[in-house]
Amino acid sequence: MRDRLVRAGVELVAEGGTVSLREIARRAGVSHGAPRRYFPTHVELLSAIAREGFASLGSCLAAVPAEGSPRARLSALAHAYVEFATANRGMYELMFRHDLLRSDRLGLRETSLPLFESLADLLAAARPTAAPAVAAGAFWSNLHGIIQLWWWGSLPLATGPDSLPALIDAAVTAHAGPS
Amino acid sequence: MRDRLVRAGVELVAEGGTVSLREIARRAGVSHGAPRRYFPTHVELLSAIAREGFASLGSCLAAVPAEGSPRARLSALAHAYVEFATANRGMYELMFRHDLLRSDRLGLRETSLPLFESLADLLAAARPTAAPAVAAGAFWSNLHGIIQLWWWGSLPLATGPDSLPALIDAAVTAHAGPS
DNA sequence: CTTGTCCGTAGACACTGTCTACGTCCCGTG
DNA sequence: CACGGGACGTAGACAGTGTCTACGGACAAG
Repeated sequence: MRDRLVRAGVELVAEGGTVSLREIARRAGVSHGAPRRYFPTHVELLSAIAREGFASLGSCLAAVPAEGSPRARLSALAHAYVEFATANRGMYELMFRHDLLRSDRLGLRETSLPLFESLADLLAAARPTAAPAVAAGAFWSNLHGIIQLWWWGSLPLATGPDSLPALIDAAVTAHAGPS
Repeated sequence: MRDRLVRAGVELVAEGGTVSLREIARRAGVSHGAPRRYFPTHVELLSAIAREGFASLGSCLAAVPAEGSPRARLSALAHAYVEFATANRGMYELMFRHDLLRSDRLGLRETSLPLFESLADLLAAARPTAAPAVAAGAFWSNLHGIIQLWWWGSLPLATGPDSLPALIDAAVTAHAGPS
């Protein structure tokens, strides 16, 4: 039943529909009060849905081949990250809506933090720095910001409608050095 | 009356309260149907409120002294930008909630795009590049992403609770070169 | 004085998340 | 086998939301 609700939610998110508690319940074919038995609040159900998203993102990034120079691997990771976001827009937007989620129900320690550390290692290998964690945070933030502002609409307006890859490359070059 | 509603909304946003249509109307001391006469929908009222935020951000950035090297000016701008965001968190969050706003009612052409172009000029002066607009977009995205992920909570967890200035400096160094 | 237009009020509607009372089924115990 | 109890899903209520519509009252023009 938990799974049924989460799956219905993931479907709704993927379709871009409303992810209200009642809509999820309808999709799952149960009454509007049923989810409460398993998720005491809407936030907890949404968090469980977003958790699927983080797991999915993690496997997407894990599927990137670990070949080539650190710089090349960083570039491939960055493009894979943005590709996941654009291919799963609703889910990505949900995943970072901290006002709708409980961060302690997302399982970040299991999925995100390991990725973050490998990112820091890769960055340190590409361009030695005093604080690899800070460098990794800044790099990740750059990708995240590009995605958000791109969707927001002002970035394509200012840099051209087809400049998303160029923006990613600019971020990679800025943080990992020229190719 | 328009102004009264917008001011009430700005107050509510600043206080972190709910910015529902009816709450704004209550704050303004009118009935819940009154705003409809001036803002046909909730989105339009929120857009007018966010417009104030963009104007405020614009004057904050315009107040940054135009002295020193391009690199130094970029750093000062970046810190001022993040300072505005942290000092006006509710407003900043609203300003980039594209699902709650109508971007054509925000007056971006008057406030943001000029700033964006001066950013591009500064960046081109600090570090020659083939596409200044792309570089400016990537840099702005970096600041935006740092703010969002910082608030989201995983960034301070990964890089330390006091590393916000270090993250900004890392972004500036990445995009504008070492000092 | 009458007419008409603006403007704010107030109620309705559908929807939301949360809470609670109520059946219904199933499983372990006497 | 009968029975009590707990787990589970339903259904209704409540306060809140955004939107829509009918209404009343002020105020200026003819």
